[in-house]
Amino acid sequence: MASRAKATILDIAREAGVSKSTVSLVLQGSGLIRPETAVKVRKAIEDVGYVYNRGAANLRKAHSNVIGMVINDLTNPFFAELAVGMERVFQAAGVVPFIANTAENPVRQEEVLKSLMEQGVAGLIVSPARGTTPGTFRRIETAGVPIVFTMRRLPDSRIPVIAPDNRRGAVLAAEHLIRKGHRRLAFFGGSSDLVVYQERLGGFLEACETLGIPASDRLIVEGETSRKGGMACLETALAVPQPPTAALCFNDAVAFGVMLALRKRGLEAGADFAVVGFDDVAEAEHYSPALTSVAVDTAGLGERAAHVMLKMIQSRTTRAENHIGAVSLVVRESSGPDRNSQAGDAA
Amino acid sequence: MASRAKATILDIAREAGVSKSTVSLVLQGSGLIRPETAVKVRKAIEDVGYVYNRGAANLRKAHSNVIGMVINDLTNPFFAELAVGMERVFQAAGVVPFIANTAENPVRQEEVLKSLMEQGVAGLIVSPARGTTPGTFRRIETAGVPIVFTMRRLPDSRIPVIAPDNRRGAVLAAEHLIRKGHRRLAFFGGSSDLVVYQERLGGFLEACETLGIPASDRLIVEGETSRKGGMACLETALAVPQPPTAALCFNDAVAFGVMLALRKRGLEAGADFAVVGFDDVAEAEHYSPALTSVAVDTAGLGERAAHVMLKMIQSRTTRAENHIGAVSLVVRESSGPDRNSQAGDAA
DNA sequence: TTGATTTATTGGAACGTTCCATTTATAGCG
DNA sequence: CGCTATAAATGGAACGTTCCAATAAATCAA
Repeated sequence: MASRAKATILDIAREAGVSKSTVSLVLQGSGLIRPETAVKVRKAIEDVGYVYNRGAANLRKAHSNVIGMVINDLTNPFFAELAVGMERVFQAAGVVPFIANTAENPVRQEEVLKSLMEQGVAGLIVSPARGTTPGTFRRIETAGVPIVFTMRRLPDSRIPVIAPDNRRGAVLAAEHLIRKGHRRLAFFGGSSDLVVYQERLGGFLEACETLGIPASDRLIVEGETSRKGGMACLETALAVPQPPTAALCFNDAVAFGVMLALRKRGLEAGADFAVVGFDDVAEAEHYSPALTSVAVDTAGLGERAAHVMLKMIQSRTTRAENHIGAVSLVVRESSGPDRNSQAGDAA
Repeated sequence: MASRAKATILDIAREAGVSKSTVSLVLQGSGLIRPETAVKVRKAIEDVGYVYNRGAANLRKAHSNVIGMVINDLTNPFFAELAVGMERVFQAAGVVPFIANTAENPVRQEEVLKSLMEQGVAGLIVSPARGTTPGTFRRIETAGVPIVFTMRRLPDSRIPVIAPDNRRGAVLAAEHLIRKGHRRLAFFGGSSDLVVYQERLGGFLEACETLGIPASDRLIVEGETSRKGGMACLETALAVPQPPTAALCFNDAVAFGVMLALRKRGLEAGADFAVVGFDDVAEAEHYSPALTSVAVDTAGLGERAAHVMLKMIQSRTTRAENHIGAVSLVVRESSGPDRNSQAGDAA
């Protein structure tokens, strides 16, 4: 069934009665060839079932149109939303992004990057896995392939980053909770080896500081950034002597976990314990009660990252400005006032 | 900054004082070279920051190790789970799968497939977009590139399919609802241009037939296969004169939508209206109430698809057997007995 | 010692494309 | 008609690898 010996540009040339150079020009849409010739060639291409060999082409022009997107957790819907934003931009530019998952595993990440580089990608958009070693991207940089980080950054790297204003988002969220009358606050999920974590936690602490929540009334529980992690955080928090009445969660997945754990205990998020998430994934507004969350304009960040990448490729540079996206707090049902306080500004 | 003129095998040869052939052999891990030579070469590779050019290599050996995974909806967590299963297998085989999203758009799908083919993929795992034209995969087949379909199939295609036993799953689910005492049943979501839909609906109707639910007591509401679609389905269903008391949903996303719409109306899934989903995504057990769903062993199907693909590549064939995965019904809280009936077998 | 065998290494052709420098055909002009 | 200018098409070298056939070096048998 499968036709033997895949057709090349030469087969087409023979079929169409022209030279291989002519076929090449047609393939590139050059205006130099006579329209009738082009038609003849295109017909031949169709007839022989020709598949363009980009590897061979790249040998000469070193200018592939594939962009690799390396993400640390495909199962987090957040990244799907990010990818959708990027794809919108890339599609318009005639570029196909290939997505590869590292599953938060630095070893896998090395393999994936190696493979992508071998394919001759034009650029890389990366959300680095936890525990990525500093040297990982050095070779790629020196090879002159543009990289942009999204969402996560590496401690001391010069690689441009597209990310939301994590600190500001956390400040907004914490202020909101405090204004609702909460006086014992928790920060749930994440771990300190992530720069993002430090930023979000930093914003949380800053707001506590500013609005006079003493350190003794703050509870920080590290944990997996997943539903499961969130459930565990809540259990831990409710076990302490003076448990918090509200929590800012590292991301929405953690927040969902907290809400589920609350429900399991017969408590309701919002009424009995205030929960705020981070990222504002699509599910947030559909959950019940709907989740208050820090909206980071995920798809917008994706678009931005794609644009920056395109620009870098075009100007063949490996440098670009960082971009910190604006954030906003979307207040929904999960963050009600502290029931034991009369200070809630929502009445 | 970026080092000029990327290093080739010849640069390494010069650096190490051997021939390019020797370098090539080292790269391929041939046992023919003296260990000390190999060490010397590997050091040179490290020193010059060499990146293997797979395109050039494929020119000779036409044997790439990349596999394309083309999926129709990256935002459906189901596909992430499927991908995770595949990755497990591919990782062990030293293969890197590249994922590309078609967003249910046949035109985008053509672009994505073209790009993947040009990269010289060794095989393609595809969940075809809705409205895929029959000819789409013909060229790829004749090019001798193995394809397997997952989850979805095309009406008259010879391409092997890895999918769950949709009909059986729907039968199990419908029987469950009928045994719970429900007598007016609905099937929510999906549309008839999908083979999967026909199978799932077919199973539903078969069970109704067998257990004596007359056609007049069955309600079929087509709709988007998303949360939004599910919410719409419920609204439609509750508006008819004799509304159903239970629904089998095309997939879990639809089921979640139905549950959210119920809650908005002050009704509770399980107690007031029975809901059964399909796919049993991870969220199903975390929702509240937990969703009864047809478990299809998503990751297992992914693994199976990856294995079949590997086998096809190895035996250079473009044919393989279909594989229909076993399914089971996972009963949780969302499918309580009909409250107006005393026939429920659970009480 | 000589020839045969084994072990390591190597040069060169080939893979399918692009692109430059040419060639060939067509048109324009005096 | 010859000359140049323009348009269209072409041959060949180059890209970075693999692999075959060939060589060189080391070992062995007689």
